[in-house]
Amino acid sequence: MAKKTSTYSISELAKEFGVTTRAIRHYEELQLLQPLRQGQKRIYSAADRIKLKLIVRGKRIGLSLQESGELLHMYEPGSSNVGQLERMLEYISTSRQKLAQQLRDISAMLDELDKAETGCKSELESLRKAREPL
Amino acid sequence: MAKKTSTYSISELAKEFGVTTRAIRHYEELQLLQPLRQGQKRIYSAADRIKLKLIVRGKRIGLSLQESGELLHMYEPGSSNVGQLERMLEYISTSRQKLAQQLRDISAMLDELDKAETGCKSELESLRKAREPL
DNA sequence: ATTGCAGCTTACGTTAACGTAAGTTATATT
DNA sequence: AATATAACTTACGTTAACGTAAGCTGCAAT
Repeated sequence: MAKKTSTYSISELAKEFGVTTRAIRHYEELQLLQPLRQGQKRIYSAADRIKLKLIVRGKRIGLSLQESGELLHMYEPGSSNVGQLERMLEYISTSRQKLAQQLRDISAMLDELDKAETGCKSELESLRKAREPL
Repeated sequence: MAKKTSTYSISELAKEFGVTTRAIRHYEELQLLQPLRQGQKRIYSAADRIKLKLIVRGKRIGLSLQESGELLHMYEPGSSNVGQLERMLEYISTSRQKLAQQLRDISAMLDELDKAETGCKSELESLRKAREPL
């Protein structure tokens, strides 16, 4: 069985990831994507689709398009040059630290949401108890 | 012992949280902070400081100032009105869902960083082995 | 032949989150 | 008294990430 050479149109990807075609073209302007062309039309490969997926995921955790772009470099050829590889390891390490900080931040927020919820609920209880005795 | 009525100047807070005084004033313009005044000078209370802390934490996980502002509302009086309390619980619930999604996203990214690192390291190994035999 | 999409390009507009500059005021120090 | 320092106000500037509008293109169905 031949592997389906899956390609996508811009609007297919737009729909799948909940973004506009304009946004996708914008990512291309910023060099985050380089789809092939069939005449004028953009043809997105499976790899392009993955990249877009990483971009929208990045946005959800607050990455700038720049930062996502840098991360995307890790999905390319691999320069096979020692200096570059070492810089990449550095980059990976600092990325991990940032993500670790985000995990702490999110966990702190979740804690506070818990507290707020508890407070909220007990306030509601009070209000209801004050009304019931009627 | 009397509790030290801890207050802060704008530059103290700026330094502590690594932001500019301009940024802090900007948060005030957007109603995220309402420091007292001593003449012209802004005087920040411990509560104000906490709010600022939440704001910068929010920024780290990609919240807009708007969103942080909404979260800050949960640290205020508490309207003690049933409808409002219920809307707040709703808000808390959806916030939690967003954070949960972020946790998934971050974990996915960490996985990919692991993979990238492994690949990177093995590439480096190859390069070194190819050089050693000299 | 025309109508209707889907996609394309070019280009100006918009919002958020401050940056930056200029000039003013209050307090503390020399 | 003069100067430095920290804070203030007003206001225009800047960057990122698209939105939106206008007009062109190729193909498909009527």
